[in-house]
Amino acid sequence: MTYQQYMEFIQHTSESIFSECPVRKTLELLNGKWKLILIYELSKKNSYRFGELRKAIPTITNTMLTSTLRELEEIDIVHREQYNEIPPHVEYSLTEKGKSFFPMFFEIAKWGEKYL
Amino acid sequence: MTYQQYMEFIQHTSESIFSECPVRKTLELLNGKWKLILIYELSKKNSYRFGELRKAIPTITNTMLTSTLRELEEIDIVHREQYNEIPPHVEYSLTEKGKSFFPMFFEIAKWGEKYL
DNA sequence: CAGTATCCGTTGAGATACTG
DNA sequence: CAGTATCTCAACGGATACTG
Repeated sequence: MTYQQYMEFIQHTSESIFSECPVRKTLELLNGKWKLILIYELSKKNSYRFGELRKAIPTITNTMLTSTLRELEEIDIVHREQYNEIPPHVEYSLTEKGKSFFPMFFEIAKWGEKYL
Repeated sequence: MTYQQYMEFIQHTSESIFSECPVRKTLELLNGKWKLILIYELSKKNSYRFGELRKAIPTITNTMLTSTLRELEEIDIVHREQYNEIPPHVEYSLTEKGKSFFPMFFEIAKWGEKYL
């Protein structure tokens, strides 16, 4: 995307009042320390178990992993599938809405590879 | 970008250990409630004055605007230009590194327009 | 296994008042 | 105009104990 193209885009989104701006609203939705990190991790595989996520993101605590998963479930970004076996078995995966963040992660990766 | 293309990309970035992953590192760099919102606002114009940013983002406080601007200056995303006049005059703008977030905002906007 | 409950300490953020 | 200083409150972190 060129600078010129971005300027045309931003002129368009700027017309919506600030609180109705899709960028602003999306950023607010994803506000919180772990949301994007978790969505990104979930994008790597079809499904994850709770303990698997803990290992994949070693710095998150039990409590924060649970509450972040619940919040993402609430807004239909994460799907929780429970299998009533003994021992219990739960699978977390991204919904279609969640998978729609893929292009954004791709752009973030390009930025990171260039500047970090 | 297709699903297949994302899967190839993610397989590549997953090879780097978690803490070295460019996506993860970028997300950590941008961690904080106001960083992305501020960078996005700064993307709309060539430069902003302090008071102008306050008006543009009415929900941010004086304190958080100052400290977020300082943090973004530190990592070379925001440039601060001070004019020693009376009354004081300061201009904030994005560096090239800051402007490199444009494609990401474009993807975020597309997501928001589709799902919000 | 996949959590919840509790408590407590630390850090991030908000509100208000004030200043070079 | 462009901020600081200070105080308070909410979010997050870390440990431990416990359960369907």
